[in-house]
Amino acid sequence: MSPKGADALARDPASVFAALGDRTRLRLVARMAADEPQSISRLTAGTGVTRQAVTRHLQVLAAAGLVRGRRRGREVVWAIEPDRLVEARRALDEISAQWDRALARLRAHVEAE
Amino acid sequence: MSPKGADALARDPASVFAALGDRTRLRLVARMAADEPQSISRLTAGTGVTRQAVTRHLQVLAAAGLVRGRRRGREVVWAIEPDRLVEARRALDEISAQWDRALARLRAHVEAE
DNA sequence: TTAACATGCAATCTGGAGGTTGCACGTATG
DNA sequence: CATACGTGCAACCTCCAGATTGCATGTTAA
Repeated sequence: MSPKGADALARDPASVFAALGDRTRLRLVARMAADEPQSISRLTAGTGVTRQAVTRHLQVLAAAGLVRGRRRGREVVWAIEPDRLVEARRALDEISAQWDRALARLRAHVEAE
Repeated sequence: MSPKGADALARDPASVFAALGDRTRLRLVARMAADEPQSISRLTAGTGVTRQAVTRHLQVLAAAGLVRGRRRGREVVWAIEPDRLVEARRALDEISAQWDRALARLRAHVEAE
């Protein structure tokens, strides 16, 4: 298909990385991945920021497709949605693979002279 | 010894993701991974932004330890530094693994009742 | 019903990210 | 040498991410 290596990443994983590119958000993701689904209030504890700030972070993560919140009575329970996490990992793999191929090409080129 | 971004991921994994969390930067990384090391001018072509903007992006990537530029005559040649990429991938793997474990725990808990 | 709890919504503030233009400086090349 | 090329540096602008406070709404428990 697309022989253009650089365009193999045409889909946009940047938004996922951007979502993970914040200390607080990354910690939130880690906590949601480690424990059971939790309410906003519980997730707020220990972050050092306001509940409203945590709410915004959760919305950013949700917009990136990384987490999902479900209403449960008077609270909203948030949990990981690992699909796009896999996508992000695949993007990194792709870049690494391209780099390996480029290295091999360079090596072959040098040895040919 | 090691450059500034050496343990950027160990201390602040978010900074690496933040560096990748920009369309232009991610495309730059992809191009550097796909082709030979390139000068700023060449990397600027096709980005739709100024050379100075590209320079800033490259500096952000370098601060995160993802790329490295070496002076070569009157130009500076930039290339991937794949170590941080591997570490970033490992971070995603860790989160996924934690999520799997949490899922298994939940399942076991449900089945126990 | 009433009170405490969990969340949502809105207005506001501030710092920095991303971009540009303009100019200066070293380096190759005619 | 003279000139074009590649880059660095600095000032400046705009916009939005991150955070806060205050109040409103819905839900559970006493």
